[in-house]
Amino acid sequence: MVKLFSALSDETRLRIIKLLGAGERCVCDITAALDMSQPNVSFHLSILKEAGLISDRKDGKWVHYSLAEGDLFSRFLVISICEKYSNDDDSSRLKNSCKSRACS
Amino acid sequence: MVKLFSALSDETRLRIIKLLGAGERCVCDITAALDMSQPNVSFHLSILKEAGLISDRKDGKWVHYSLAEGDLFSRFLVISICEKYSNDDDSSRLKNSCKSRACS
DNA sequence: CTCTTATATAAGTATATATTGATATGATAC
DNA sequence: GTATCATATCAATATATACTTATATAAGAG
Repeated sequence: MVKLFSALSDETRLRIIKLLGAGERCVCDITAALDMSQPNVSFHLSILKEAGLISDRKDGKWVHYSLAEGDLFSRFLVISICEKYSNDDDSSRLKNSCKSRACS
Repeated sequence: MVKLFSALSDETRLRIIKLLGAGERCVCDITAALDMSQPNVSFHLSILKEAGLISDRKDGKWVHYSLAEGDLFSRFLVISICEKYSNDDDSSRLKNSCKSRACS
């Protein structure tokens, strides 16, 4: 339970959950949307994955992350975050990234 | 939202919420139940209070803390914690403390 | 095979957080 | 008044966390 709340107690990770709420994304798109260094994004993704909140799928060079099917409580938290949290800058950066890449 | 999850991402603070789930408690009883230093307990109480999860009431020498009336989301979290989390050692220490004091 | 792209990991650093011990405040008892 | 008890705050320290730079791995493209 501490691990779950710890995973959610960081703005970057809430932004990632919000992004994934709109559907599966590869690391490069998440990195572009967050406008952060790739190792840092990988670091936050690993924490969310470790907490059981997201899952990954390998596809060639790319790794696609999406919201995980967790227990009722975790899913309620994720849904609440997607509903309450918003970051327009992230989504506009994401759109530009998706247009210029082959990963999706 | 980050502040809320941060407040919940610590075992000591989950223990405090669980204790307060059974009713209002003064700092000395919480300190006894947690078996921790009093300044440390005050520190954690201040974080929970700042996050809007608990509220306090002065009564002479004593300060009594209890779960706050928050928004729906906060209350859901607190209820879930009280339901999922348990620490038998805390409650037995609490009982002994309450027997030997005048604060409640 | 070499080059590039996507991602993860490791080492180092900076900042944040938890904890303790000492002290201050404020209320009650004597 | 002084002494005592309950709580909060401060200073110092230890540990955890976020972030960066550099590097490793692994998959395609040429």
